[in-house]
Amino acid sequence: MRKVPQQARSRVMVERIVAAGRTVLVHDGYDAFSTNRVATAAEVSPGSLYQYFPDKGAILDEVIDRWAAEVSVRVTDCLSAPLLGVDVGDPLPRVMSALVDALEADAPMLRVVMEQLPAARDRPRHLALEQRVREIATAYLAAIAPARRTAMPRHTWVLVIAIEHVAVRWVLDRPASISRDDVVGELVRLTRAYLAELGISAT
Amino acid sequence: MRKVPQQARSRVMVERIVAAGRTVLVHDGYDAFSTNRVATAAEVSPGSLYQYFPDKGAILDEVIDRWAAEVSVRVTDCLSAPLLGVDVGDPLPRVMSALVDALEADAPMLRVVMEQLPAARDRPRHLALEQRVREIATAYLAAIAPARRTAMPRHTWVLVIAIEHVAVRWVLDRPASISRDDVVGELVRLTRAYLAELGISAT
DNA sequence: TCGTCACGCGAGCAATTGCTCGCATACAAT
DNA sequence: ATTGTATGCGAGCAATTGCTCGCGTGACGA
Repeated sequence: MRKVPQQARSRVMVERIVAAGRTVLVHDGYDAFSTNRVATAAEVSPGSLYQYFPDKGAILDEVIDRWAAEVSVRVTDCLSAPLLGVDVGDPLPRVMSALVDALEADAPMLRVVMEQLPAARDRPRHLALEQRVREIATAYLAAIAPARRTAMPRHTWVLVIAIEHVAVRWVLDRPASISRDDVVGELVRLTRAYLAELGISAT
Repeated sequence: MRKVPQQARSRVMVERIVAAGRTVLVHDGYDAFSTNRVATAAEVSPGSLYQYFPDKGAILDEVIDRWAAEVSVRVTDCLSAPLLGVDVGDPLPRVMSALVDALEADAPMLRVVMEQLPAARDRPRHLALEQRVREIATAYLAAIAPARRTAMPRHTWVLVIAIEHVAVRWVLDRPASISRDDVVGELVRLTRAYLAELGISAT
């Protein structure tokens, strides 16, 4: 940010810009995400745009950050609930269902992020999220099976990546022969099977 | 292709262009992959470039097609060997190892393809490759466990995607705590566990 | 040897891009 | 009311892009 919005009207303009950015990104794709295009969609002049954002990338970052935050809270919240002792029945299906939900919430946005943005751009963000998820998962599993603690990071690394990508690809590809319940079931199955092989009986 | 190379010199020029394209792509990244840049690297004029390629994308396609073919044959060959009755001991570790090998063979290229190219560009190609792998896997598993045949496509879909992405991410991220043997072992473990859960004991 | 056509060149066009700058306006404090 | 400042505007610059066109040149069949 180049300047901090001080008056009310400037703050709403920043909001308009971010909102327009998301709209342009989702409806017209990454290639159409030009400064002039976003400015037009926001009904704002290109010059105004650069009073609060240092460059084009900053606008894009803001748009994606907000979306990533939406997804992030849905997943990590649900993931950390059982850790805190909150009993919600079988946690595994709930977590997997929440994951699919979070990704489905704005599927077009997910599609743009996964298929049009150069992945390198959001790599740090993405890795950070995975890291957090992994830490929670590791803590959870370590609580269940303290004995197996040493190699746990390796196992959660494999598991988190596998689960994440299967879920993402299901949302994006929507294979006709696999229903939502199916994929949640398979995610649970895959996790249970892998953990069982490790001698951990996940509840 | 806009024109078919007839004389020898024109054929070598096409080769020079494709080779230069791959070099530029790997060394300077996708953003630097401009027609003029490729032409310079190939020591060829921009005009010559357009005598054999309709547009920039066609050059990129050719470069990626060749790399994809390299990876493809390594994986599918190894995958179909046990199907043909060739006995090579335990096939699962061999396949996983071959997969990692294929991806490692030109890791920088893999990185560019996965992190810089807009994924949508190669989506059809990628899906087609996955489809072929899945068909082979389905055939193999159906041969082992004919009873479970009906839901098999769903299971191979999950398995292929999970395995593929774990392997890719390992090559790209190189987690310090996970050796090559480790990841191959985990891939085998994940597969075996999942199949066991399905009542299939993979050899 | 010669004529011809495939070949290759490279200056440069047209379009688009991210971004800036000088100027008009609206607001808030005095 | 007036002044100082934060805000907003939009024409337009500089750079880059993908791509073309007109013209030499050298290879190959006759």
